[in-house]
Amino acid sequence: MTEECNGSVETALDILVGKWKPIILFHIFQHETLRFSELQRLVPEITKKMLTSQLRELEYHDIVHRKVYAQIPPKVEYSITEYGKGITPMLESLNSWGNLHLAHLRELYGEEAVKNK
Amino acid sequence: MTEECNGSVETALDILVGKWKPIILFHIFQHETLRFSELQRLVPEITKKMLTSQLRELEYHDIVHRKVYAQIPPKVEYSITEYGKGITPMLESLNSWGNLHLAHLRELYGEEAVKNK
DNA sequence: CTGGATCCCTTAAGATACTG
DNA sequence: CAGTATCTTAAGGGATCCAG
Repeated sequence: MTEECNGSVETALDILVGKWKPIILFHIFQHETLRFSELQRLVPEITKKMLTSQLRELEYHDIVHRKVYAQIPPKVEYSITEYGKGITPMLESLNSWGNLHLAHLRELYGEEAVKNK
Repeated sequence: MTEECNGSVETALDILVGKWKPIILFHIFQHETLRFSELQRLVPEITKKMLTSQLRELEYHDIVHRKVYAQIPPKVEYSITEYGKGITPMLESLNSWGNLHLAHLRELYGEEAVKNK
């Protein structure tokens, strides 16, 4: 049971780790569909390389759909798959606990300590 | 809102990343309280260094309590704090989605591809 | 027994330049 | 426009030895 339980938790974590995945998902969720360049504008600090690799991983996991328009100049749109929409409860769960925890950390260590962690 | 939402998701991820945290938490949850050496036995592949550092992070986040017995030889027990017990719903959420996702991956790529991922 | 300190290696991530 | 390819840097993690 140890294995099963942790395997699955780690599977879930897998699609969320990678420094940029949460924020990428957030934007795609919010806009329904986004082009590569639009994502770049929304997350300016990310490099093309990272953006590409993170999107590819999300695509592999069937969370994100990649639609390529065969045209010049190229156009590629990313969207959340039907299956991918199923992660919402998990994200909500992480989000709400995260908020609680930020408050808790502030209580424990003060405003400053939390900011520059 | 982008910032708030992702900040909190990443805060939540923070306490779970680190290759060993989920499995460590799992064991402590299961046993209520565990000594350092017991954890080592339960997770044989982990080094002392990693076990120590992961436990310290969990302690910092007030998820795990560290109780030191002032005696020779030393004895230290780790347990989940009251506050720490509040992560259960989040872990459940990750766990159940993780299980779903493992099944989904098997559907997409077959048994083998999933095993040695 | 429960760690700390050190060294080393591997992997994740950033910078930059180039291409169909 | 949407990427690849290559190189460099930073961080995570492992091995080993030492200590109260």
